[in-house]
Amino acid sequence: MATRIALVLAGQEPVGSRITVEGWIRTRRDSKAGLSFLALHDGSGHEALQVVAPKELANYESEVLKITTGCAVRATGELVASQGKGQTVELRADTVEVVGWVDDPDTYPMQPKRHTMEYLREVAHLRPRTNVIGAVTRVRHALAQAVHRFFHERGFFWIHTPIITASDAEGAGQMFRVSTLDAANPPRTPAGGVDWDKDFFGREAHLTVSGQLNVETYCLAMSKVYTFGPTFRAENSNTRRHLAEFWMIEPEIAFADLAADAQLAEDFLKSIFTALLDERKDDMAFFEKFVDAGCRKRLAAMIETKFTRMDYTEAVAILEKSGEKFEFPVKWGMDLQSEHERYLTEKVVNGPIVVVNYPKDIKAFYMRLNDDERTVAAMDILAPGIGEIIGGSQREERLDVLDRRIAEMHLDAKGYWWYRDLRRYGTVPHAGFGLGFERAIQYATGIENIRDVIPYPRAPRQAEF
RNA sequence: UCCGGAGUAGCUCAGUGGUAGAGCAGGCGGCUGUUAACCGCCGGGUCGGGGGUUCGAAACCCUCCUCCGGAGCCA
Repeated sequence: MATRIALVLAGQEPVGSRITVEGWIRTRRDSKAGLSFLALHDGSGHEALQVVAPKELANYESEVLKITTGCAVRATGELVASQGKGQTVELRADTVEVVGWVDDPDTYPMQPKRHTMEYLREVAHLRPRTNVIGAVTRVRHALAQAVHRFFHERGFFWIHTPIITASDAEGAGQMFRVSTLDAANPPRTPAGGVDWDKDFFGREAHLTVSGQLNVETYCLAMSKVYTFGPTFRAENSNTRRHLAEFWMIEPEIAFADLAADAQLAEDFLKSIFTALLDERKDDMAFFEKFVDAGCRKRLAAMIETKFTRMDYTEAVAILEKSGEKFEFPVKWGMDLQSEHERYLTEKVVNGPIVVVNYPKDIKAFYMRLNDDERTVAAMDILAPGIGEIIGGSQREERLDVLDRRIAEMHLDAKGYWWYRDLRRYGTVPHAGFGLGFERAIQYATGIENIRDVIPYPRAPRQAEF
C-alpha cells in the first residue's frame, strides 16, 4: 500500500525504509550521470517528493525517459537522504511503474509553469493538479472541518435543511425552479397559466436560497443548531464575489439576543482561522508567497483583535463627516455601499467591524424590530478587502410584530404558517447569522475570484463541468 | 443587467495598413546529482465568429460570441 507523500516528507517514515508512493508527475529532469529526477505529487500536501530513477531500471530507456508532466506513476524504493539541495529526503526507486500515460504531451493542458486563473477555469477538471488549486482544496477542507468542529464542541447540532423548497417566499433573491413538467408544453389551467398542481410536488418548487427559516424550527427545539450546505441564487451576478451555487453556514441560537449572536460570529471566525493557520502552514506559506503577501498577517491580526462594534447610525455619521467623495452619497436609511464598507474597514478601523441596528426598511421581515421602531436588530460583519462576510440578526419572536412586518412588506402570511407557529408555541428570543463559505476562503487565502475557491463554479453561463 | 478592458501557436504575450513573432511547452541532439535546469536545431497559426472599408486588414468600422475588472443584487 502506498504511503502518502505528505507523511513521507513530514518524517513519518525513517530514512532507510522501503516505501511505495503513487501520484502524478509534475516535472522530469534527466541527468547524463545516468538517472532521472521525477517530481511526484499525490495531493496530500504542498510539497512534491523527488523520486530518483537510475538508468539500471529495466524500463528506464523504454518508459522512464518518456514520462511527461501529468503521467500517473507508482514508485517503490528506499527513502534516502538527498544528495542534492532543495529537499532533505528523496526516494531512490528500484521500480517505477507508469500507471497512466499522458495521451498527447504536446497539448496536455497543465504545463509546469504558472498559468492564469482564467485559463485554469477552462480546464477545471485538471486544475486540481496545480499548486494553487491543490492548496485551495486543502484549505477548503481544513476550514470545513474546523467549522464542524467549532459547532460540535459547543453543543450545536448540524441540521440538514432541504435543498428543494416549496415555500417560494424565502425572500432572499431570485430562485431556480425545480420542475418535472415539459418546459415546451406544460399543462395549463383553464385561465391559461401553467398548472403547477400537475407538477411533481403539486405546487411550485425551487432550490433553496437559505436554510434559515427551516433551521429556526430546529433551533426552537434543540437550542443550538447550524446548517452547512449548498445554496442557490439565480441572480445575474457577474462579479468576483458571487456564485449561483455556493455553500453557506447558518448557525441559530435560542434564548439569545443580537449581542450573543455577534459574539458567536466573532468567536467562530477566530476559531476556524486559528485552525487553518495551525493545520495548513504549507499552503498558507504558498499563498503568502504567490497570491497575497498579507494573508497570514491579516488572519493573525483578526484572531488577536476584538472586533469593533458600531451602530449603523454611528457608521453613517462617520461616513458623512469623513469628507470623502463617495460615488453614492451617504444618507441615513440607505444600505451601505461597497465603497462605504471599504472606507470603514480599511480607513477608519483597519480591521473587522460589526455594524448593528440597521434601518428596518432595508432589511428582511424576520429581523427583530428595535424599540425605536425604525431599526432592526441586524448585524453585518465587514472585513477589509472583501466587504460583508457575515450577515445576521436577532429574529422577531413576537407574533403580532412579525405579522405587522409581513403585512408591511406585502408578503403572504399564509405561506409562513409554520414559521408563524413557532411564535405561537413556546416562542423565545433567538438569533443567527449566515456566512458564505467561499467568501471565508477568499478572505483567508487572498484568492481574488470566488470561482477559484470552489471545485466547479456555477455562474451565469458557466456550468460546463 | 450597466460601465470599462481583452480575445494572435498547447500556455504567456509582442506585433497600429504592406509576406505572422518571442519565451515557455512539445520532438530531436548535447551537457549536467538535477531543482518550473541549461545550450543548439525542428515542427507548430482559420490572428474569437460574421459582415464591411481598402490595391492590400491581426490592425480601421459594424455586429455577434466569450472572458476579465468595476457597479448593482447579495453571502
